[in-house]
Amino acid sequence: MSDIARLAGVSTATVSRALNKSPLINEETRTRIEQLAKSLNYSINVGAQNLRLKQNRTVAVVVPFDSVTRQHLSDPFFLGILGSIADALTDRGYDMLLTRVSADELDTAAQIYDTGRAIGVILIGQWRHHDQLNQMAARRVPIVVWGAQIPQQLYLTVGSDNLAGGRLATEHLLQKGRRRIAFFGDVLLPEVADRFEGYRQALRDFQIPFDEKLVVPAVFTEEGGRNAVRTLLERKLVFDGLFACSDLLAMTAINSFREIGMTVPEDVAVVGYDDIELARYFHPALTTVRQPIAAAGEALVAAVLSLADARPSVPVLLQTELIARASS
Amino acid sequence: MSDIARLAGVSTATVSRALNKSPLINEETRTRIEQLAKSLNYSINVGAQNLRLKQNRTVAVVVPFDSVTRQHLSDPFFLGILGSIADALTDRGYDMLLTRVSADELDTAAQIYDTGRAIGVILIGQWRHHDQLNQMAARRVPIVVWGAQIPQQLYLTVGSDNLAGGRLATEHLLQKGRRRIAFFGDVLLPEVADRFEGYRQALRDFQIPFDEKLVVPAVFTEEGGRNAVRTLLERKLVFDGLFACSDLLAMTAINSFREIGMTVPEDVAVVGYDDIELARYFHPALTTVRQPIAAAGEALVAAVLSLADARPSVPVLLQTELIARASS
DNA sequence: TTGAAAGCGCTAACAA
DNA sequence: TTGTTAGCGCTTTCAA
Repeated sequence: MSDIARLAGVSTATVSRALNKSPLINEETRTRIEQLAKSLNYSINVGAQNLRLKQNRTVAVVVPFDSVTRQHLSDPFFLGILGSIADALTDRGYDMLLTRVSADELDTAAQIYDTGRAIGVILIGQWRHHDQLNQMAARRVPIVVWGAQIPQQLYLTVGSDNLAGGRLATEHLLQKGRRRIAFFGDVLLPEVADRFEGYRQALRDFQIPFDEKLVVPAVFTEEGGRNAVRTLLERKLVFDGLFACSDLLAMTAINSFREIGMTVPEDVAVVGYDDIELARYFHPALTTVRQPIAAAGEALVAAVLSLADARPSVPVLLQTELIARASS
Repeated sequence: MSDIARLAGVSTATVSRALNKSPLINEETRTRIEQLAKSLNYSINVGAQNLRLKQNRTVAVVVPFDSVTRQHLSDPFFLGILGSIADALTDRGYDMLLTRVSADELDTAAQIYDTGRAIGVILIGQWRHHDQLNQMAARRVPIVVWGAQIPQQLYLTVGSDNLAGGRLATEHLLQKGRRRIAFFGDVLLPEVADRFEGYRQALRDFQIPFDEKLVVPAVFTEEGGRNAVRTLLERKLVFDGLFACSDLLAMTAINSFREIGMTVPEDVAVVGYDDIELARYFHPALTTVRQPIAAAGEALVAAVLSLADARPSVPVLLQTELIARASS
């Protein structure tokens, strides 16, 4: 900036004002300075500007990954949310700082805020970090979590209505005449717990007895569906429907069914969850519960900016929607 | 920092040294200061530190999107690369600034560098921005592009060996006895052009005549495969193989084939490109050319850091690999 | 309409 | 082993 000032024969104060389009500056002076800046590829240093202005237009997005498997930026649903957050932030003129942290050093997220690199944090992947998240919130770190609301929760969540989603999926199968509906998912995860509750409610409404043998814990990894199918088959039960708590789970399950000669939807009607891009391309096209990805990004960003502004905010529950396709 | 200094009864210089673990500082003083900092949730302000140190550990990742469709953070392959870049940067202690920009205002990427927000830029999606990219490189913006090498290219690229990839895919189909192999892809894109060249080379090696009617331009969108199949059928040609330039394209094509009663691989053997996560879960499981995603992130990051350091760098070509599955 | 000067939060040369 | 001081690149008050 001082280079420009010297070349333009003015002070740095004038250059600063000119480049910030201050009305104080003479029209002619301003264009001269602007051209000079352009020809030198000069742009105001944002770091210094932020320091002086005590402002910051950066939001951190933190994706915890399991320290063992390292996976989980591979989950298409999470990646989709990431894209929608990026869009929402870009629209509002904010930068997005993307960080992957090991699940067991989650307070890296707080660090990003403490060190002033971001004015707030969006965390994707609630998993079982409830306590750590509460601690951060108690420390007044502006943090918004994609996930489910839990009792005694101090942090702000934005999530889809998992209870309703679970009901939708199960009711759909029941309406298709299925009566023995298996459930695949890890009920220890808050979001899955809600979907499970929806599943039970739907059964109750239809007066179908709940059979806990039909509930198979399944992780959201590549082999989750395959293993869950094996477990289910080992139990030698009758079943004619499956509600899998993620599309990936549903897809691997369907492939496993096919391998042993069970057809979908004839022998087993399957409903997934998420409505990832590939659900539609799968064969048979997957019936699933759509989580509203674009709205999710918007809501997360709105929430974190509001927290950063110390404005009060309430948890957000987004609508889910059943997308009926060939698998059921 | 001055608060801590006051509470600890020392100067800010001492606090600074203590928190930076300077050996000059008395052990006892340091622990006292560290505890004080911890109890106040204080961390050094990175912005101010960077300003003073004239350093910066942030790399920008820019994903251009088509200004009309807005899509393309939905492409699973790109999203995978994003994850691998995030990992590579995290491993080296760098932050990642993620930005989506409209394809027609690509010099936003240069702005990020000019304003000092990042020391370099990784751009995912070469598309047809050759000239704009050259301009940036000429301006000495440290930029690395995921894509293909093109003659008269001033910017640095990291990409997979698309020529070899195209050959692998085509040779595989030829070895399976296919002789009339269709090609789906937009040859105006540099990467696709190389794959197409590989396709032609393989045909030549097997002394199979090239028939340009088998080449169908197809965009990498949802409907790309479907439209390409329609076009191909309208030409009323005989064909028994298909090399589609992305897995998504291959999958939508296969679904279209199925709708009109053509079976895969019996009637048409299909090979895709990318080996996205879902290629394996698709039915029939998709034969495809794997691009090495983890290596891609590593190479991109190494390249951009090297450019930022003003070290000379050469373009990188990563190995591709044929993954044979049921679709062929 | 412009400039001088102070200060954002930090670090490091120099002095003690 | 610690403190004083200047300055990183910028903005803005106050004065001219």
